[in-house]
Amino acid sequence: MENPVAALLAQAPRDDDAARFDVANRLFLRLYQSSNLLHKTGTRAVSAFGATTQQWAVMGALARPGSRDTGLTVKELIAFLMVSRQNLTAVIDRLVAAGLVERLRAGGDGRLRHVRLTEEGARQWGAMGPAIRAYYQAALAEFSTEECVQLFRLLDRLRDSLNRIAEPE
Amino acid sequence: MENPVAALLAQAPRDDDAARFDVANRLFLRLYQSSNLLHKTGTRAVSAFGATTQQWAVMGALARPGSRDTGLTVKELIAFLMVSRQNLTAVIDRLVAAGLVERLRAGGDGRLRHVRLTEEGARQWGAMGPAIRAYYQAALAEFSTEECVQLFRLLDRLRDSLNRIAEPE
DNA sequence: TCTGATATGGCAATCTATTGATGGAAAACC
DNA sequence: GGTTTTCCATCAATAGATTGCCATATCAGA
Repeated sequence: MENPVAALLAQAPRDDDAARFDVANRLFLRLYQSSNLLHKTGTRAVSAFGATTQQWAVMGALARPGSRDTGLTVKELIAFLMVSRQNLTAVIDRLVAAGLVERLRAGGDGRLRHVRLTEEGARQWGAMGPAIRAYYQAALAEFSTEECVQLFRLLDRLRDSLNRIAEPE
Repeated sequence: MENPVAALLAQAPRDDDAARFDVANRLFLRLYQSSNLLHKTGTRAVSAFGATTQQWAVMGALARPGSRDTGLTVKELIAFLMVSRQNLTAVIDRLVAAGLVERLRAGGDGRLRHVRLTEEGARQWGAMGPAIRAYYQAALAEFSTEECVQLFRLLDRLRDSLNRIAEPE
């Protein structure tokens, strides 16, 4: 290295790469840890209802105003939750077995199956509300609303980015 | 409601609660989606080595300068990855079966088992490096280094918060 | 009508993750 | 020495998640 200026110019991007790698490493470890803790603590929060975080997610999707009456197709649920069909089928099976959800072959396209909350499912979803609210409050107690929005936006972009990588199927 | 000012004062915090609940809902859904996509795309990225994201995480922990020689105890690995002992045991078993990791009962406290990379494990970890770098680069291509740090810090706090909820064991 | 694409279900294999219970070995404490 | 605690392993059960493959019903277009 005879030219110190050239060395600096060459080193600057390398340092940035090293820094980015280090940050990425930590970032994905935190994502891994947070996700595991989410399932652990979240499932505990609704364990009194015999539910899990995944079932909670499915029921939450089906309970939304636009989905309450007609339900959602399996394909729509897959797009919403971003899980595999085989996985979702098993979750739905358990919810059906518990009487919280029903499969309907409604109208138009005969290939589609609509998944909808049952009466019992809607009742239980309502009963789970306070537990879910309390969980959110405890989990985000140290975050301002603005910070929550910030984290949401960053995770939203990360999800899109990862989804783009996954897309080829 | 006879006093419009009182109505406003009463409504403001309720609106904030509703907003926070909505943001929390979206936030945790993104966390759930991102985590699933992380495992899906990450495992694909190192599938040529027959590895998974979890095995990658364990090997990464063991490959760090401070751990390379003496390894880490199971307890230390549990604290680092924040998973259950029973789960970690199974992951380590698979790594041992693949010859990438070894269990040692070294020195001092006879109860402790040190988990360490084997020669083959260190070799493979080195070989996985470029694939991991490429994965990080693709996953975070649209994030500035500053944004990566921001996301890391928020996830770090979220992890701590969730861990505090989980702590009672 | 034939053909292909789509939506779902079923089955199998593998891995991850939790909880719960049991047990052994070693350390620490009284 | 005896009791308690800690660290680790193991077995079992349940749930979540992926991949891959096959089957069926339906739709859409040539």
